[in-house]
Amino acid sequence: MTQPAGPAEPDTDAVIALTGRFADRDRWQAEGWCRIEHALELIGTRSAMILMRELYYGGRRFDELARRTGLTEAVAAKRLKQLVADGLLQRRPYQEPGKRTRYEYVLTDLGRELFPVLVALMQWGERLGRDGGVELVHAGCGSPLGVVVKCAKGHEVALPDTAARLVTDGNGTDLP
Amino acid sequence: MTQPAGPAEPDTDAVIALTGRFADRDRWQAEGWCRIEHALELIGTRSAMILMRELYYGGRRFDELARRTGLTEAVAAKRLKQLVADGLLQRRPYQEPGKRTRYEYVLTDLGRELFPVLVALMQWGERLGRDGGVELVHAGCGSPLGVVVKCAKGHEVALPDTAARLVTDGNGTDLP
DNA sequence: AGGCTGGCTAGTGGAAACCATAGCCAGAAC
DNA sequence: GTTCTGGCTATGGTTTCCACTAGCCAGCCT
Repeated sequence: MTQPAGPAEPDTDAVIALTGRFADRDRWQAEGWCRIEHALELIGTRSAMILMRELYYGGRRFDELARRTGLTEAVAAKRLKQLVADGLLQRRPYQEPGKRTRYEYVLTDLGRELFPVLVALMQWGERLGRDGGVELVHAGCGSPLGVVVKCAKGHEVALPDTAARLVTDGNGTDLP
Repeated sequence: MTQPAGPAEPDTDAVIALTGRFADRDRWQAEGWCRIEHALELIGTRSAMILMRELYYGGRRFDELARRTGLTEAVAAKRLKQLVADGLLQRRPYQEPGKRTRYEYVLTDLGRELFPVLVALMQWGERLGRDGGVELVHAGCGSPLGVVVKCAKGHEVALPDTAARLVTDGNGTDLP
C-alpha cells in the first residue's frame, strides 16, 4: 500500500551520477555555477532563439528577420543589439549597387556553435507530436538530423543509462 | 569600396541550405511551424530549465528542488506543476517509515529525452569562458561530454559546413 | 491537544518580455 | 527639393517571470 508504484516502473534514478566531492548533495549547489545558467543569460529568451533560427535559415537583413520571426521591430532591434554585444552575431555593412550602405547580421563562430542546441531543441520538439513543423535533414543522404551525446574520446553515451561525473574546472576553486 | 569586408572573412552563408519549395524564402515562414517554438513553450523559461537540471542531478523533493535551484517556492511550485502537466515530470507518492505520504518529482521518458538539450547548452556555455562552472564527464572514461550533430543514418554533420534541407512532415500539408 | 514540519498557496510588487502604433533619419531616386 | 524606403527609436500597454513575505493544511510526534 505504501509506494504502490514502487517496483512497477523502472526506478528513474538520477541521470547524472554524482561521485567524489559531489556525492553529498547537501554540500554543494549548482546555482550560479552552472554553465546552463550562463548560456541562458544570452539566449534564454524566445526572441533570441528564434532570431538565431532565422539566421541559420539564411536571414540577414533587419526587416526580413523581424518579419520572418513575427517579432515586432522594436523587440528585434533590441535583441539583435544584445546578440551582437554578446558576440553571437556581427553587424556588417554591405551595399547593393545604387543603394545606400546598410547593415546585415551574420553569425560569428560563437553563434554558429550554438547550432547543436537548436538541433537538440528541434529534435525534442518533434517528440511533442504536434503535427506540421519543419524538420532538418542531412543534405547528403536526406535522413533527419538529431544530436548524439558523446564524450570527447568518442564514446557514445546512451540515453536511458547516461552516467556522468561532475568536475570543476582545473583551477581547483572551491565549490559555493 | 563596396562591401569592404566581402572577401576578407569567409562568407558566412546560411548554415542550413534551403532547397525545393523552401528555396524561395519569401514564400514560406517558420513562424508557428517551428519545432523550436513548440519546445520553448514548454521549457522556454529559466526556471523550467534549471529545475530539469536539478532533476538530472537527482533532486526529487520539493523543498530540495526549490532550495538548490535558488527559486522561490512559489515559482518552483508553479513551474513543477506545469512540467507535470506537460508530461516532462511525474508526481509520485512516497512514504518514508514513520512519516506521512509525500510526493516526489521524477523524470518521465519525455523529460529524460531532454538531456541532449541540456548537454548542448552546457557545452556552449563552456565556450563563454566564464571561469568556474560544473562540467559533465563520461563516467566510463572521464572525458567531458558534448553533443554531436548526426543524421539518422549515422553520418556526422560537421559544424562549419553543416548543410541541410527542410521538409514538412509526411502529410503534405501546405506551408503557411 | 498543541506543536512541528514538509509541501505547498496567496498576495504584492518589480522587472523584463513582448505587442502595437507612431515617428525619425540618412540617403538614393525623382 | 521632395519623396520614398530601410532601418531603426520612442511611447504606452499587457503579460509573464520571478522575488519576498505570509499563511495554510495534513499528519506525525509529544
